[in-house]
Amino acid sequence: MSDALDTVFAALADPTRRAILAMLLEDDMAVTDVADPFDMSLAAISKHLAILSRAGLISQEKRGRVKWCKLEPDALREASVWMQGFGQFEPVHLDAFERFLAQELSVPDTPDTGTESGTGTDTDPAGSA
Amino acid sequence: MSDALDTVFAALADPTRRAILAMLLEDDMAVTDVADPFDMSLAAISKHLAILSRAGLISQEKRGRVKWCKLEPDALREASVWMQGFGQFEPVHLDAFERFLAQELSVPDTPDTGTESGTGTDTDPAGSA
DNA sequence: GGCTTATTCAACCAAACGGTTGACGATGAC
DNA sequence: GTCATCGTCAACCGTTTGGTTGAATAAGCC
Repeated sequence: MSDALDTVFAALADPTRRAILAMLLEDDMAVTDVADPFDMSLAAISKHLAILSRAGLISQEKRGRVKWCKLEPDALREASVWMQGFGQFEPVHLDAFERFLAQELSVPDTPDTGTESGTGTDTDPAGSA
Repeated sequence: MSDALDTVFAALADPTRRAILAMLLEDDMAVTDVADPFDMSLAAISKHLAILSRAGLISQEKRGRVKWCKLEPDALREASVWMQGFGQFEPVHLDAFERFLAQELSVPDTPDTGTESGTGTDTDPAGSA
């Protein structure tokens, strides 16, 4: 998994892990307490937490015998920024010919939402290929 | 995969699929043209497109012999909304004791509507599990 | 009809995932 | 020291994933 987005999205793709993140949204928690509401072994939760930690979504700090888990929303924000590159533009409902026509007829600036429509190209959100 | 977020995040967890989405951001494309820049068989790209389609991130319309792929940003927006539930709050830098103090000092019932304090609990973003 | 192109299907493969169980090192309590 | 608790590690298991190849379906071209 070369890209950081790989690990973040992969971590988010599991409902157990999303539920864990939701729990940590309220409070920092010990591993055992995280595992408590789940019908699953402690080892499984420990693995889920390791995946979340590797993705940077949480951090874990061992204080005494207890390991505390804390939400780290920065990694999530990074992924959110990537996604908003797709969300913040006028959806393309045109096929190739209609797009060609629109380009020919309309003014290039057309500020429908203030931003240029459909030019997310320069940001290249995917990065790797 | 019960939750829709599962399929969306799982689809986004692959760099090839993210690159495909970035390509479709510029233009609707045929399957063969999507596959062209990748060092991968056409069947593999077809599978990736099926995954993206199943997640609702793209739609595919067969016109004649060619199947056109179109970006569908709505599914992405849904996931983005979920993520922003974690991003849009003051990050929790407090340990248990500090949190205890904050809870003791602040009003217990603070309805936290629209403001900080990170209670995404009412929305229950994780859904299952 | 027959060739070519576009796309998927089916079978297969290695690797990763998500879970279990049991053993184990650390740490705190008595 | 002894015991219980916290959490991870290691081995295992079944399923899923991401890729391959080759055959098959579908549509346009000549």
